[in-house]
Amino acid sequence: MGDASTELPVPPWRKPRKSGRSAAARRPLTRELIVEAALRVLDAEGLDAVTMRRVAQELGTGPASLYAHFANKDELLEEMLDLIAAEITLPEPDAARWQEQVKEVAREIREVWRGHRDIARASLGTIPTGPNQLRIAEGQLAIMRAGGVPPRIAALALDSLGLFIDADVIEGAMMGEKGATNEEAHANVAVYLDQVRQYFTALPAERYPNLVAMVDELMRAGDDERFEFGLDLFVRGIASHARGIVSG
Amino acid sequence: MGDASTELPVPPWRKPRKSGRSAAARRPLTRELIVEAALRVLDAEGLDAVTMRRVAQELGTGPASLYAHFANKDELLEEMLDLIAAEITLPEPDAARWQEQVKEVAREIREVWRGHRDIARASLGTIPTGPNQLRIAEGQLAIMRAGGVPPRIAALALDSLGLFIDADVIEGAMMGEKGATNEEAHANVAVYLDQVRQYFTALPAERYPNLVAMVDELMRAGDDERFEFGLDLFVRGIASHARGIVSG
DNA sequence: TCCAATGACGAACAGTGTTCGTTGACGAAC
DNA sequence: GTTCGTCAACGAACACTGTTCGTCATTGGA
Repeated sequence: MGDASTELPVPPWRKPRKSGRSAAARRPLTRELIVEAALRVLDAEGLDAVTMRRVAQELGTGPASLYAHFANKDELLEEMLDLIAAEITLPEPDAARWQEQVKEVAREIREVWRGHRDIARASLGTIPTGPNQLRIAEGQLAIMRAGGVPPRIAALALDSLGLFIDADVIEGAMMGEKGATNEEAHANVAVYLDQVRQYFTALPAERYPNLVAMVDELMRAGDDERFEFGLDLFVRGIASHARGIVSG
Repeated sequence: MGDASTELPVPPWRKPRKSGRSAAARRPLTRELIVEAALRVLDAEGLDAVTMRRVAQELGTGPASLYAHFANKDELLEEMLDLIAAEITLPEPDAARWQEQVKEVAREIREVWRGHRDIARASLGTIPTGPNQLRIAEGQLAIMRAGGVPPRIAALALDSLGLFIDADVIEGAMMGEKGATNEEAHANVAVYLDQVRQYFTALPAERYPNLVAMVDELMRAGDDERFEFGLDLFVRGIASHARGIVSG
């Protein structure tokens, strides 16, 4: 007689793998693959759709599989953010053009951020640690230092400017957060802003005279104009500090 | 014989109310009571702890009860935000002191926001609609208009300044988001910042020369100093626009 | 006195991040 | 060439989320 166990029938309650897929090694699932899948979900459906389950689904697996490569969702978000930051290009510091260069970089960051829905929500309030985020911070500092901005001012400006960019992109993304596609989002912005305009116009003028009188100006929010306005304020302020004109 | 149904035994599977509390009308549960309970949870445990279940628990009931008074959680958050905004006091516009007044209001908003954990997260990117938020916006506009700031500039400044304040408070709150109590939060900020400092110090200096050289300056983030710096930039920028000195 | 209306609420649904224990395939050792 | 240890992949589950549904008791009005 051979090995008895090989001749026994398989107990019926011992079910086979549900959708076997011919096993694990067929799909070697790396950090890179996961981040790319997450980015695909982000671009197509927005940050709220980037769930562990949705990303896993994109890879044809379950959420538990991702935890072999990332400690938690935050770690995945960090890596997504850094991969996106890789798209940002920096100019070679030119001392003569430093003010314009600070603006250029700010606009570049804003555009890249805006190209990936509401990813800025994952950036606000975090200290940059990824290689690409560090590269950008370094580049911004280099530009300002080349322009003669004192270290302390440059550090403060870097921080404040980052805050401002993130907040601007988040606000812009929030307006059209409903709707899976980008087209739907844009359409919803228009509808929503029109409702807000109506609401503000209907406000009691004796109680909110300035708000009512300035409805048109206030409704320009989300435009590029506000960003350029704030950006200009920052750069001119930094410049005045650079020249040693410090108030207070 | 009387009504038959009164004489029948109660079927055992018909369980009595779990914690009867002598029925509904004993606790008349208003919008105000709910918002106050939510605020208590916010202050004690942070915005993430403000769930419908947690707020309901605070009132000794279940989450479904809240939906008789609020359409959804966002509506509750809006009302929380406006109640908090009620704490903000505004100065009487004084044309001669408008620049200092703009700063005063900004500091006041910041302090009130910071007094309620990470409530600023619920403010960023939303258009103010509640009476108290409108009151503050109106007050800020009144101050700037009294100071001779043109309508368009005032509108842009209102928007950008709000963005900046919210972002600053959010960043400040994020550092210490772990830990239920405020003390724990503060302790964690120190630990976290120290880790970050170590990380930055260990960075390759040939690749990130400015970052490494400026670790000390960069680590001042979260301080009042950065806020005052950005605030000063804004106000001086607004002032220059008010005087008709417009660049670009 | 009865009845309609309404607020309170238990239970449930579909979704979330995360953990646990099992399984199966691979590379290294014998 | 076979065995074996390691570790990624994964099914299932846990505790949680916002929200909905249907039912119940209480109350104000007729």
